[in-house]
Amino acid sequence: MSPAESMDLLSRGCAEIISRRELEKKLSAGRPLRVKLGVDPTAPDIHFGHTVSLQKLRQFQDLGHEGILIIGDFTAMIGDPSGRSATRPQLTHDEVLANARTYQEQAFKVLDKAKTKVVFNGEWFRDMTFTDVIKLNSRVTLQQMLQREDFRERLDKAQPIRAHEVQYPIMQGWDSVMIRADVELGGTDQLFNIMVGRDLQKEEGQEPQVAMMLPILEGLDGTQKMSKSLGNAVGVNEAPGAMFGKVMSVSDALMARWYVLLLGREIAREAHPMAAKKELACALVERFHSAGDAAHALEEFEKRFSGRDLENAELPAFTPAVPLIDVITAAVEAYNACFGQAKSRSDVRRLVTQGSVQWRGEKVTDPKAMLDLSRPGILRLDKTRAVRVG
RNA sequence: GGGCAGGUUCCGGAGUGGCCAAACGGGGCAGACUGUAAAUCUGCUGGCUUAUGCCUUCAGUGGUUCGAAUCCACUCCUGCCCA
Repeated sequence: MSPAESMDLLSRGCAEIISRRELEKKLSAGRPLRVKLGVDPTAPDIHFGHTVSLQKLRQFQDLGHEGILIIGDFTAMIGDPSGRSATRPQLTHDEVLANARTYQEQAFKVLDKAKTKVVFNGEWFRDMTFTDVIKLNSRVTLQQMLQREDFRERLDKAQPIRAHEVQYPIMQGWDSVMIRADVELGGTDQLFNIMVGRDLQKEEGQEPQVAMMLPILEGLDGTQKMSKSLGNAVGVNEAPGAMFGKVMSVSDALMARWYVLLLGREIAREAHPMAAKKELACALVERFHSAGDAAHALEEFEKRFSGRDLENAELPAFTPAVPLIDVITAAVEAYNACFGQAKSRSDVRRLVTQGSVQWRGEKVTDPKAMLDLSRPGILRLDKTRAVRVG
């Protein structure tokens, strides 16, 4: 592939590249570029949002470049302040390392393992002395660090900014120096951090990295950035059925975004939104599981939701402790046993009185109703959860 | 170190002695309607064997009071200004 063609492919889907000229120059040098992507294992799972940049890194790999996946075991302990209105809770190094393990595993669902170098940034931060830290800090000014929007906002709102948070961009920037990155990938909210990397590289006499910013993927709610802590994420490790269902529940507007950011293409103009959404869901389940899983998930979905046929759908089996119990106890046990959810009885009572719970196809709205669970049947709990008894 | 303003349920934020499990908004959940979409409408949103009932909660501890989120004392935490 010619440099111009590579350029065309690689810049597709990017929100911003700083700068295109530099990237063209690097590409035409003909050597494999060192492409950096940093991830902070603050949670054990990777979600769709992460895959946008992972996918871009994969493109680089497919063109013969080297992917350097930085596991921010040290930076994760600080927590990236980007887009944050509050200090993140601090994780211990052990927690971070545990997360890092599953992170890598999941990242390789997208990346080419053979062309990926995994580096922990603790490798260089761990051994730094306080003198080194001071020296590093003296290269930037507080004003520069505070310029960034998230900090300024907190300043305006009189919310605390802890001194260690200011270290974050400096550390991320130093990562770029240590691995001599040619390109750094990240979401648009990473602009500031990535630019600090360029500055530090220049000071160290390195050719500055190209910053490639990818759009931020909105989560299930359709407005906020996908993030596990906001509860609007779809994890790459989720079961095919759950993944499929979550994708189906997004709004049409969000579906269009996901098409572009996750599949890299537009929705077919003539497609019915429902059909388009099923296609999206299939494509994603196939990517993170398999074509067979995707077909199966689609079939189950149609059976269960379009056909409203709970009878023949795949449901977790539930064996009650006692065959004859009241609805509330039954539902609480089912939530707990089949979905690992500890619902309070009050919570379940609400579901019952509001008409969400059904036994053998009948709504049970009386919280005192007794169910004879010695008979086989389906106990529906809420919109997406139901269990099979007997 | 000094002065001032604050710390309320998931979030924002009202409440300044009983009518407070605590207004209102957001978010979330459920029902109706649907395409498990959006929009809309309705309801719910601390816990408990649902109870004009009890229990836990308004930063913490201790007090005053028949009664405290509300008053007092001390402590912890945050911001702003001054040094």
